[in-house]
Amino acid sequence: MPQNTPGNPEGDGTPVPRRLLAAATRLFADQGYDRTSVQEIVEAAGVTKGALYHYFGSKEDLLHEVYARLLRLQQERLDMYAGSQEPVEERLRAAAADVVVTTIENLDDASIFFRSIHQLSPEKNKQVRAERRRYHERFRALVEEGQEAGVFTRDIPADLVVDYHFGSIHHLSTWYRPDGPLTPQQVATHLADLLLRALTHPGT
Amino acid sequence: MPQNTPGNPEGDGTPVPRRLLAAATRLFADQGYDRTSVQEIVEAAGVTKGALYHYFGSKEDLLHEVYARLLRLQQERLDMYAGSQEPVEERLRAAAADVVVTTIENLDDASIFFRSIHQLSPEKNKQVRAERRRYHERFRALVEEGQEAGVFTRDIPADLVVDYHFGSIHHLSTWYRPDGPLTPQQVATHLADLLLRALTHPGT
Amino acid sequence: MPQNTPGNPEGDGTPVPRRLLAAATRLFADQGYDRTSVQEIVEAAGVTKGALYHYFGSKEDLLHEVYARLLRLQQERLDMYAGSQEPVEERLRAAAADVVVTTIENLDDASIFFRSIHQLSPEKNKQVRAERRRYHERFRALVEEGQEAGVFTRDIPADLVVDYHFGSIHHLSTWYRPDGPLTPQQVATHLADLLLRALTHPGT
Amino acid sequence: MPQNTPGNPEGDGTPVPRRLLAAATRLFADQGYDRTSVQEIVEAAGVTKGALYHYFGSKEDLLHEVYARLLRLQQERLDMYAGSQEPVEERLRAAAADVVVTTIENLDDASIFFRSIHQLSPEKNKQVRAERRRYHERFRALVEEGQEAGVFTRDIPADLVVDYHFGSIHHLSTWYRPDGPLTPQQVATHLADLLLRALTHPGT
DNA sequence: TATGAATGAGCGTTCATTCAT
DNA sequence: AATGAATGAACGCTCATTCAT
Repeated sequence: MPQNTPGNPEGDGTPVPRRLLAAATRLFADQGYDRTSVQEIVEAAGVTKGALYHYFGSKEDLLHEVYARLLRLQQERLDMYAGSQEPVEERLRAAAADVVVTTIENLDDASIFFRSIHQLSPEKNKQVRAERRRYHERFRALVEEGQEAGVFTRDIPADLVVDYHFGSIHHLSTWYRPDGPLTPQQVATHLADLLLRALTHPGT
Repeated sequence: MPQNTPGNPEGDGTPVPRRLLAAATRLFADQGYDRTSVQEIVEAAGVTKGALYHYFGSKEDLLHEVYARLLRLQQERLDMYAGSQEPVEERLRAAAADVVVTTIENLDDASIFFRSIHQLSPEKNKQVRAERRRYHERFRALVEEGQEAGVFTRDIPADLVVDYHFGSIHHLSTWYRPDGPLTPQQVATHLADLLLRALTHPGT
Repeated sequence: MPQNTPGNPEGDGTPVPRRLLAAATRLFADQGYDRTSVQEIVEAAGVTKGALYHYFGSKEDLLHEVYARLLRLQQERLDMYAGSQEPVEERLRAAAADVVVTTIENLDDASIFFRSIHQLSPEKNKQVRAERRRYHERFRALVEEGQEAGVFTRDIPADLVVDYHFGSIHHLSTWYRPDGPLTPQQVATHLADLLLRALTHPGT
Repeated sequence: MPQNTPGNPEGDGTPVPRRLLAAATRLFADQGYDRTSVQEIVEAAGVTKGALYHYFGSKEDLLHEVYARLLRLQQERLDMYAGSQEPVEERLRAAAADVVVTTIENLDDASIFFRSIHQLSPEKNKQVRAERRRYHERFRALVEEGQEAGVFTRDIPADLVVDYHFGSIHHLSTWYRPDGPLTPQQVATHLADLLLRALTHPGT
């Protein structure tokens, strides 16, 4: 009696941990973290509970892994854009647009990120916030660099501008629809433009 | 005659339903809806479960009531500002600033609103979204009125601008701290300014 | 502000205890005793819980009263038929047919009787069984009287014949439909006939 | 190695699902379905609630399983008797007697069946009634077969005769006592005889 | 005679996690 | 590497009954 081999309906070639992560991502995004049971996850992944606990320490770890994956990706790309040789204005614009695109391209991960962070245990919550803060700091540093260089206005606090931009990014998972009128690139261009405009025109 | 009199730690003069609503609001904001048990709520309010279910049909109703309270307040104020005699530019600025102030003044309610809406049953969720949409529509109508009057630019879709503004308002409960450097009014002025600037300057 | 007077939609002339009993009867018959809440009863009767507990000691008392009402009626009629001057054969036939008719005419009460007796507390259950037994004894005495007189066969125990008959009466609430092909009288005639035939023909 | 071994008061060799079913059957028969709590069942079975819900979807499923077990048994035996080569009179007599015997031999199951069917949810109730109806139909077909063959009288509707018989069978759990004067076989012979007599003698 | 707010014990059910195999 | 039976604590909710008014 042959075991699961690549090609079988369940247990297709994909390794078990990745199957679990994919199932969890979809379910968390659809129903929320608290309302998704471990049983549902293992059924969707075609494995048993024992297998899940073999690879992940807890349900919370699964959620954390979704965060970590997206955060690693975005941090890496931010570092790339921020560290390039372009003028600060262009570096900020590119970074601001890129985070919009990657958020839309990973909208499930992103909506889990923004909705479910409060459902982690206090410790894990702290850890994730710290990782997120590191990302924000890098972004804000870029704004401040421009302000120090005299390219961006100081009429408005860098903090507030960054929060303005990230507020709209969090909000994407509420309103953005892949079948809507705007492509990810168009949205990214608009939002980056709004950010830059806020920093390059005189205040009231 | 040891009846409850005002001043008693439990059972102070406040009517039971209000005590329950207050306790629920605090706990939902602190821990999230799903992670707050009915037992915790009634203990915090100093009553029993039976009393809660005497006044509220379900835990979900309690959450809905928090929404409804804030939504009624903001809808009322939006209607007031939007319907005044000022030029459209000033009406939008006033409305945009006001929603920031009332959000900050009711930050618990607001953070519950933005975080917990996904934890409602599909029917209640639909209902709340419909009520919220009505609010958004009114706001967007103001933007479109300005665009038709030629006061606001059409370089950017009204939808996207409104979502940009509300994204930043949702985000307030993430970063705003009452003991931070900015007063609610200052934040409101900045954010309203950013919105108006996005609508009154030429695009890139 | 006029109080409830005869003719008002709720609180029509019928006295409160009777209204409660009527509401309870209908609900118990429809849904069963355990699945009917006191709240439903008082709402159906158009009064409040306090009123119910003013007239009845408990929910169980309400159920007992339904029993008692039917039992009083049937006991009274049995005594009447059994004590008449007719030959024993005719007295049994009349009594056997009459209990069928009164059961069908009070089918709600009867189905409550047969279904819900086991849902009473042990004490009340004992009491009702004792009252019911008195009824059975009288019926059985009639059969035995006929057996002693040589009119009925002794091939079959009186007990068993009586239980046979009452088994079919209990069962009425399961299959009898007012809009079915048989009138109560027709069913009564058939069933009394079956009983008499069992007692007047030689066994196998 | 203090594992559960056969003979231990709890956790004897019997598999958990069977232990649960046995405990539930006894308790439902003693106290009724609604008045038996899940807690009582699992305590009587020596397991925890979690184990019960591992094997059964709900308390209602447990009740349904009791029904199904008895119904399967009786349907099977009825089919056997009804399909034999004997004359229709003998086939009906054998089937009528057999259902009495199996009812007495499974008196707990049977009394649960007759008492608790109304306490099922509407859907389950419908399902069980349908299964029960199939059984009744087969039985009635036998009566009609005899009527068409001219062996049984047509003075009385087949329906009514069948209901008369099953009424007495339902009633068995009310009066039959294992320590009483009659063996199951004797009761069965009497009741089958009554049924046949009703069908083979001329009406009044 | 009647109210209705409040109790408190209990209900059926869920679920993340463990562990012998 | 993986199973799946079993745990045990907690959950949201119901309800007959009480009692100050």
